[in-house]
Amino acid sequence: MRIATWNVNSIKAHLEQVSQWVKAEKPDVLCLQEIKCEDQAFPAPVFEELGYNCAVHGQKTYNGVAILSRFSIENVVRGLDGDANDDHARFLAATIPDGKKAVRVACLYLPNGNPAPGPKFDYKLGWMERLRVWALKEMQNEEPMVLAGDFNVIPSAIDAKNPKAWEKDALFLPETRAAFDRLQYIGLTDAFRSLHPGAPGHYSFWDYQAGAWPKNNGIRIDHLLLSPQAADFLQSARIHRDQRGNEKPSDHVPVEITLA
DNA sequence: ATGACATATGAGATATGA
Repeated sequence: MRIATWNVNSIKAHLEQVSQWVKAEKPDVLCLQEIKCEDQAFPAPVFEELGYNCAVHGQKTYNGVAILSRFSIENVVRGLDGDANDDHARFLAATIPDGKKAVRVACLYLPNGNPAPGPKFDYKLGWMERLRVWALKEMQNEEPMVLAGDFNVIPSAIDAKNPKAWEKDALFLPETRAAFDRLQYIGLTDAFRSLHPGAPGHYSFWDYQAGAWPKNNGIRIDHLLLSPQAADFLQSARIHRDQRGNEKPSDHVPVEITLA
């Protein structure tokens, strides 16, 4: 099963690029973040035409996540438990059976958290702990599980071209990285990093500003974290950096893994 | 230092992003 994640920075604004990529790459599952539209405005027919089922947890203007799948989408969960006041559409989970195995897939758009310190940073850290609690509970099933999405976390210095520039940023602060570590300590594996240990220069986001892309001034913040049962199937991980060079691109590119 | 750039809303300027 090939599973990809992509923060598309508005599905309406980048529908042509996303649909072209799906047509070319044909992932089995694609997790989308920042669709920035409500459920009924999601262009599901475009993807259904390409052979996909769609589950959408949308929101007007901000956030919004969706899962596309060539297989059926079952046991859908919309939103993350643990905070009744949280009305951001940032979390969507579903079980995807491919005929041989079933993979629990969580599509997530973790809060940015800037400026830090402040209420937005507190929200980010709280959200990360809620995600840890959710994932820990799911781990008890001892089944393949993938947490895929825009984590808004730079795990280590090698995941940024200029780590110094991010030292006071919510994406790279010690508290953020510690929360990401705690999430991994329940037994999750960073798919890309596990296959490319110590390799610098692999990024999934480049800012639109200040010529970040031509300077390759990027960061790796889009991740797929695997339960042990999913990690056992891990064959490859790939960042589709070429997508950032398209005309009018998203500022993120797809990250894809193969489980076989 | 602030803004640079991009998107949505809504029709100008502001909020958000990372």
